[in-house]
Amino acid sequence: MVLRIYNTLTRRKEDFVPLHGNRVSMFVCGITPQDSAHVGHAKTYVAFDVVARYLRHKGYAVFYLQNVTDMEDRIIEKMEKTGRDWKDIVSQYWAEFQEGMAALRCDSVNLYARATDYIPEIVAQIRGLLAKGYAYVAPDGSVYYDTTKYTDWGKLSGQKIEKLLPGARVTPDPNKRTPADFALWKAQKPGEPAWDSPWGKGRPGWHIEDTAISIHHFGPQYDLHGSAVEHVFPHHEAEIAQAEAFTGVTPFVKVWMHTGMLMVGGEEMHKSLGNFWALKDALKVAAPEELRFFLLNAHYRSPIDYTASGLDEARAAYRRLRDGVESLRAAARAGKESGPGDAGLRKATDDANRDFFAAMDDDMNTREAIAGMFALVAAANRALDAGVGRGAAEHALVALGTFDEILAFLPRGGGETGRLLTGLLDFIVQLREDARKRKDFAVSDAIRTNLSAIGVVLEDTKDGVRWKRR
RNA sequence: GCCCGGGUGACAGAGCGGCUAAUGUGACCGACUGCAGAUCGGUUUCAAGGGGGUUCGACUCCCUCCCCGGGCACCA
Repeated sequence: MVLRIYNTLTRRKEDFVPLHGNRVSMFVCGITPQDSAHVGHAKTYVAFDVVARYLRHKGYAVFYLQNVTDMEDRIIEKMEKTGRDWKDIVSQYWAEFQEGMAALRCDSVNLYARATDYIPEIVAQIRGLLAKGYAYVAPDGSVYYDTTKYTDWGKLSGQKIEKLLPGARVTPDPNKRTPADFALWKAQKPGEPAWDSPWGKGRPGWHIEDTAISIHHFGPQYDLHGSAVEHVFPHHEAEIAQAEAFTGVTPFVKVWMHTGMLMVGGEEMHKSLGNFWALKDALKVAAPEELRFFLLNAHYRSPIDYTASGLDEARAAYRRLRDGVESLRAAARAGKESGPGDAGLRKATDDANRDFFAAMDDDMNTREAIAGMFALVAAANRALDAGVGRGAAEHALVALGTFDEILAFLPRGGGETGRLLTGLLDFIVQLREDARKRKDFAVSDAIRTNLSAIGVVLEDTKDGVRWKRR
């Protein structure tokens, strides 16, 4: 099956063909560690974690590169506000971000590249742009990109320079020749961290680090660039302008992927609106797997509204999947040779294998892929009611395990609860069963109530008792 | 004003030029059950923003209007 991906550059779904054999170079805009990571970051990075995982599943050798903007205006603002050193600020919020990513099982990035580790590359790129006449040095020692020299400006976003002016909400910087020009190098102001350059002390502009880092690692052209849709203009236009002017190679990036925004209660999440959700706080409300499921239960290009009721609904849906998997695991452990439900379960497993991957091949449609998982779980529940053998149960579990290598939100078997715990619970459950047989419901209900209090739920089924974590 | 997205059941949210328009949640009824939960079966009446057009046939393609979200030369 051919993977098709929606390319912002062409506004179409296209067959995905890497530039070099089966190697895929993938770059995603990273964070500026100047404040707590939020749920919007989580949405973007979960989406691209799945993209990387799926490309690897398809057999591609993916190098996933993400930048870290560790020097930028807001970090300086934070310094001035708190009196802390910028490196302190960065290391605090970077650690917090890493914690959140680990909780969400976003572990597919090969290299996190920090802007300040690439000052020589950045300077070299600016020199190149100056030499080719695409940039100019302003009186204060800043360097600006000259957008009037670059004829393809606007090809990603469809913007026309002339039409942007009426809506501009910022007063253009007087150092610029044209309002559309953007800073490649910002001259140092008193008290600001700075690096040496041929134009005096200063620091990189926001857009240049991405192209310096990606060209350094990937060369003048690479396969995939991902980010949230808010960055299409001007950030990605600026990247294209810098890279294509600097290298002369077009297109800089073959496929541009953009994720939809995370909304809160129907509006943009913003500190000033009082609806800001830090990732660490969201993870207190929802389990990481539930949040990951919630974020993947919509197409990556669609916006998602983050609300309490939406999260509750996702939690209920997620538990249906999770419980289905646990039921299959129990059936596989029980070890019956075969059962009347086997044929139905095997058929459903094959269907799910087909549907899941067809959905993923269609522009990474995780929502549709998850629908395939639900279909399998529903069939598994029916089959389990009829009785299922170990082989058919394991067949289904292998499929679900493969799906989860990509989506990564199901509980992992074995290790998580541990064999000791499983044995202990099986033993307690047996004690309760003995009490129930004696019709000693006081004891059996007490066991169930007490287990429930520590987060273990017992369910009596036709084939015996099942326990699961709440 | 300009550039992108989008408008589908009670709610969330997919696909598709023709099939009963997925899937999940919620609600209700039933089965199972010592009780509870989970699960299964059923129900939730004509679910496509308005208007044109193309077509044998449009939710799907085109135009237009309305509404919502994002971006528009700092920054997320």
